[in-house]
Amino acid sequence: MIQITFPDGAKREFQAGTTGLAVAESIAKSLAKKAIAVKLDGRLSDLRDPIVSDAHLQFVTREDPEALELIRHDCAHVMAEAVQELFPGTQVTIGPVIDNGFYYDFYRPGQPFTLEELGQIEKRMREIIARNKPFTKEVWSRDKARQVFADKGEAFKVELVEAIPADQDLKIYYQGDWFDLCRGPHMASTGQIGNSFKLMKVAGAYWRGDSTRPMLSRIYGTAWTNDADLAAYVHMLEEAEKRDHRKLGREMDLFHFQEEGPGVVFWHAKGWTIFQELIAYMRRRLKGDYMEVNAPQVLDKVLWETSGHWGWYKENMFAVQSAGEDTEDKRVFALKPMNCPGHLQIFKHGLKSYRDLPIRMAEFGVVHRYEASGAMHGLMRVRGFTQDDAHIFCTDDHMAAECLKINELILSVYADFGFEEIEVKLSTRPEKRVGSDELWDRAEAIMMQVLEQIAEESGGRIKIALNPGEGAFYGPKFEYTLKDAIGREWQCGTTQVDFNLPDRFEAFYIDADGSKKTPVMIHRAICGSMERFTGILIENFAGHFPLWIAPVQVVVATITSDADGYAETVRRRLMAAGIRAELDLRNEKINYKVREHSLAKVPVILVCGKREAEEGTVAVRRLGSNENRVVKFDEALAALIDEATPPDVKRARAGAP
RNA sequence: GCCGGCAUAGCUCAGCGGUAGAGCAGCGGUUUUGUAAACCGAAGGUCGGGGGUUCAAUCCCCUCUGCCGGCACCA
Repeated sequence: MIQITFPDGAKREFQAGTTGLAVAESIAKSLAKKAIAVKLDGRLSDLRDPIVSDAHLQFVTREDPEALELIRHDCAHVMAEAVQELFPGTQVTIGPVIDNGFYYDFYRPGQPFTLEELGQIEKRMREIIARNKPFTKEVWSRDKARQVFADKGEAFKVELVEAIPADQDLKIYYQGDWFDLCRGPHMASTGQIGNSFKLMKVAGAYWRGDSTRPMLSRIYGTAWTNDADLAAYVHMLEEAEKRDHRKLGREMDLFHFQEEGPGVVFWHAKGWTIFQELIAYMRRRLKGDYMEVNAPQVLDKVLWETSGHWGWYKENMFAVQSAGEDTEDKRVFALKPMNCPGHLQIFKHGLKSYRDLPIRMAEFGVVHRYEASGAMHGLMRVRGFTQDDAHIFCTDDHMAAECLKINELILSVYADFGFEEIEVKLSTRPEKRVGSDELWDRAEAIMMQVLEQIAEESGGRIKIALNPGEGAFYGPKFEYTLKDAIGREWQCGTTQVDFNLPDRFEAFYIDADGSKKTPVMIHRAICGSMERFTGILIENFAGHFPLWIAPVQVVVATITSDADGYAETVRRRLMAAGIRAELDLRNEKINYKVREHSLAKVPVILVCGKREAEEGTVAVRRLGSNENRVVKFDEALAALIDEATPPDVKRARAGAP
């Protein structure tokens, strides 16, 4: 006999080898029907797993948070069965649960799934769910599994079987006649999946994520506990689509792309205003601590050979040469993909003393990287972009303090844009790397320490994590990820310690004892790509920028031409106060003007009619509100000036650090 | 780069093997208007580029380019 302890503390004896299902039945028929899995000592298990020893047992129902993963996982299996029923000869591979849903990768050479087929598959899935066959588990030997899958022509499954460590059981889950190799757990039967799912899209994906291996057809689906959750998710997707920066960029006349310049941005006046406002903000934040420099755009490729980039990243670099056929100068230059070699040249120019360190060298440099054609994505991934880049030349002893100083700046910048939820990840040595293991050991040890300190000082507000093997080829790095208004995560900032480049370029400083020492170099970016950061802000604010960033802050709109003169005065005074204001004197109804400027996401409309002109007032209408407040213009002006003041300037005026 | 899809007016989109359509925007006029679309009119296109099939191609086929959704990549 074994003893089962229930969540309420009650204990009961059962025959060893009983199952969760049997226990449920012994309590109530309805419970047995409702239960989809059990948690044994906190571990999620199948309802039909034998329970062999004393355990704490908790039944999981569809309403529990743990259920969602099971629903999605089971959904993936059902989808695979549906696909194999409908399209015999299609091989199955893997089908994991992902955020908001699941996918399954199929091998169906030369015949990708069409949208119509997606509908058929979904229909068949609902039939399979209606059949409500139980999920049952068998444990097979490696040989049997290999044999069965090989006989079925499931080559990919055979490969998976072979990849499973020898000490692990091979579990096979049946749902009726159909079965799949799977780690589990699963629910009791297909009927428990419910019908709140939807197949979303088809896409290609490499087998085992390896671009040298076959391309599979992946079908993505989403699945939820109930229809309301499904509808909410679909609604969220629609909302995300509405704030797509590519769409808003067009609608708000911020920027465009065109065929002749794949991956390079044509910034229009309004977009450029935002961009410049961001750079001006960053410049203010660097003042006092950093020196700003500017290194050349085009440099001889030997510099990139020295840095190692020509070796590692040649295929991602733009080479530049004289275009003249008869030009004698055949030198090959490179469009800079990074600023570091340039900054090293500036560092090396003239002797540096240990007293000069740390030197913090910043540049809003434009870099070009030849991104794969399929990688480009609006402003988020481009071939030419501006980095808010800096390199800190310092000693070993400075390193930890500099990393922490950067950390402070990054967090404070993010907070100014309203990003409070930050995650910092430490990426450690990749396979493809330069530098001795000793150097890596030292760098990683220091950064590990810094990481812990970051977490500590934030009082748990900053999440930390490790990204093994994801470091740059020249050193480990911190990656800063922020969360936007609709919960999406964006990796923006980075701090990378580099023991390698200064050495390669033979940079040195004169130490206190008169000897030459190689400085440590720290690469850091806060926004990362300013283009991308602008895109993130567009999506985060859905185009409704805070006043200090908005390209057009105020439109002064008249109701009748009687107010034209007054409106012009209002606009002139706004401009004189540094407010970006436009004037709308067109012969249109006020309804029309309000609608148009609201669609253009202008934060403030100051409406001037005959009455306002006579009284020296303005009717203030804020974006997103259909109220209007009539106030004295002087009052409105003072409030607008205050609101349009960037947060860092406000802090400085208040005397805050 | 790989798999799939898409490319028609400034924008959003319809259309079809037989001389290309709408709404909005823009332009001209009327309207002086009180907080999310006043009315009338004229105009606007090498149907992404190149090649092929056909009596005839925006439509079918091939190819290139770009974009979209993923994958791979992201110093």
